[in-house]
Amino acid sequence: MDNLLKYIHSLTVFSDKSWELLQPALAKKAFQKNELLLKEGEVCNSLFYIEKGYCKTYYEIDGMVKNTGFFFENEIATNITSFGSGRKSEFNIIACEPLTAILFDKKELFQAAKQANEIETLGRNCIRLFASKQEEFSNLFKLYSARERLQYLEVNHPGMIQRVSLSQLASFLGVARETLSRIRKRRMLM
Amino acid sequence: MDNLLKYIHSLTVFSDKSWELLQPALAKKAFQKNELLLKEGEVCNSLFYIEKGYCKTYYEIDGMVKNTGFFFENEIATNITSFGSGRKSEFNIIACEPLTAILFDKKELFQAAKQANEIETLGRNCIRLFASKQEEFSNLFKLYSARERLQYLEVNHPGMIQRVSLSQLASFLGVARETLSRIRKRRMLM
DNA sequence: GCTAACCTGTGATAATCGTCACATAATTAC
DNA sequence: GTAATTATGTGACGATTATCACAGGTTAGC
Repeated sequence: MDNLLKYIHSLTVFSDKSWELLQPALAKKAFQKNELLLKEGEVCNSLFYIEKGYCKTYYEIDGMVKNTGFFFENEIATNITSFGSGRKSEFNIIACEPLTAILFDKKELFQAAKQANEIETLGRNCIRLFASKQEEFSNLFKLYSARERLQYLEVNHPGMIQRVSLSQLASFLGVARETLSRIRKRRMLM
Repeated sequence: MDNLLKYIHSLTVFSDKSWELLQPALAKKAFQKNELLLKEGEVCNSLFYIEKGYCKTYYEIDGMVKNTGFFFENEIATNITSFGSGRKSEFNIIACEPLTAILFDKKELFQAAKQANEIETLGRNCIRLFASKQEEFSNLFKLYSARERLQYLEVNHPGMIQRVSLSQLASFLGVARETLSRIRKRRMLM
């Protein structure tokens, strides 16, 4: 839990008492590669703090897998819409490697947040980071071409390029696998 | 302030006392058409609850305006990254019509949130809605073609289609103005 | 080690899109 | 009302991309 505590302290002031109050909401869980953290049609009742490994969010449309996000160590993965509203999730979250996560249970978390304002603040900050990340990647498509989007990842998220295969990255960047391969080749020649 | 209070009650439990404590953080402000709510390079210290009118977020890159978001009545506009981190904003927010907004001042809001957990919870819920919206529009690009993205707006956000001109909508949908005009024409023939 | 599954590269071709140019509304300012 | 500005439609053409097909390389499981 050390990593999580560090993560929390990087976000907000957090007393030992808050940490204690938070404990009932936390549960460590290991996932195998290709094991689902959240399945389409289920309600998302957890925030997944990723301790080790990485996962992705994906839609399955007409039998085709469309990756919409990748989440790595010291990030929180969730379906924020489903988590917040209680509606069913329209997408899946799956482990891309053996993964260790600490789950924040929604009900217990809300319970704890009522007792300690610091926990409520922590929740707000987690969601804020999540929103910032969504905004960042959303804007990529409005501001840049496919080639520039790849370049952006190379500069700003090199870890993603290193760990995610070209095929997986393609739908995330909104292009066909073959196109991404050709873009990468063209970029290397320049 | 009636609209705002309704909005708040739709999000969370909110006592009269919380509403009173929140007052010092609120300020009503009118903007003319084409007046900036937030300017690139400034730090965003407000959440803008939109009472009447609408605004957009846009980047200016190489002299070209790229619209990244539109915000209408009963929504909150802000630069969540700048607001949360205190860093300078990389984009502008501008009124597209005469606009009335209620500004949440960051400093005062945080002060109030320390005194009332309900206000902290409200903040979390506002950000959650914001994150959901970002996620929704971000995924459009990964899941759908340009034509399908237009169709999605027609079905799910008809108000946006009605109020935002084709030229303005184009960069938001990630296509050239001329392309959007042709897509619309093709769709009408079917 | 061997097989099967997955990943990457590449050619051909059709579809889509961006850009430039210009014409015609529609709106705004005075 | 008139002029100026802005918004939209459209043709032409080059650039980019999706799709299908297939080959070779890499990885993982047994």
